[in-house]
Amino acid sequence: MTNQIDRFFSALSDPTRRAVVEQLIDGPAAVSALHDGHAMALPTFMKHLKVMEDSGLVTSTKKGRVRTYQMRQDALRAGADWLNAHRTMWEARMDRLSRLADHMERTRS
Amino acid sequence: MTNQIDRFFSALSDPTRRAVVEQLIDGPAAVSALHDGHAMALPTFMKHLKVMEDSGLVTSTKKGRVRTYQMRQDALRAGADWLNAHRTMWEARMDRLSRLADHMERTRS
DNA sequence: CTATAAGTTAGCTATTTAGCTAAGTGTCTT
DNA sequence: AAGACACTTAGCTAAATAGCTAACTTATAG
Repeated sequence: MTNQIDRFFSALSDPTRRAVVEQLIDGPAAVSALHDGHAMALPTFMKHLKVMEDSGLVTSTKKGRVRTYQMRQDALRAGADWLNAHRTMWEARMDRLSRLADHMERTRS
Repeated sequence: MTNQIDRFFSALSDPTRRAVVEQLIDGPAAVSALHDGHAMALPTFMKHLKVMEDSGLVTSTKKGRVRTYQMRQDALRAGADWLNAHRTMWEARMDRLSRLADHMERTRS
C-alpha cells in the first residue's frame, strides 16, 4: 500500500540515509566507500541502501565485485515539488489573512 | 536520538498525515473535523495528530471540549530548505558534467 | 591456486509504528 | 440532572524497522 512519495519521505527520515544522499551528490560511490565512517555493520548499512533504492532516490550497478550507487535523475524532484507547492499555498493563505487584518484595522470604527 | 528533521520527514511519510497538512492549509480545524472522511478509529487518528505535533508541523489548543489544530508558522520550511539546497547542488553538478562532456566532444581529435 | 576483498544472504532480537476496542473525563445541551 | 458530545487513556496485537553476527559467494591479487 505504501506509494512512492511515502517511501521518498521515509527514506529521508533517517540521518544515515540523508548522509548518503549528500555523499552521492558529489558523485557515484561504491558500497564500501559509502559505508566508510558509518559506525554500523555492513549488512545493516546495506539495508539502508536498499531502502534508498526502493524509494527511487538512487540506483546501483555492479561491475566485478563492486557495486556502485548513484543519485537518480530527478530523485529529489517529487518531494521538493510537494513541499514547495504546499508551502506556497500556506504562504498565500497567510498573505490573505494579513491583508484581511489590515483592512479590519483601517476600517475599525 | 531522532532529531527534528527526522521527525519532519517521517511525519510526511504517511498519506493520512499529508492529507491533514492539506486540510490545515485551508485553516485551523477541530479533531473531529480532521477525522471526518478518514476510515480509521478516532484513537488511531489521534496518534497521527500527536506524531504531527511532535514533528513541529502543527500545534493545537483546547477550548472547552474541542481541540483545534493549526499549521505551525514555517512548518514546511526546514524540510523544503533541505530538499531545495540538495537539489540545487545536484543540478549544479549535472551542469558541470554536461559542460565537461561538451568540451570533450568539441576537442576530440 | 590460495588468500583476501567486496558484497550478500540468513536468521536472530529489540523497538517502533499503526491499527483496534473498551472504558474514562470533562463540557455542553436540554 | 441526564444524556450526548468531543476527545482521552489504557492496553492489546501485528507488522515493519534497525540493529547484530555468522556464514557464504564471487572477483581479483599474489
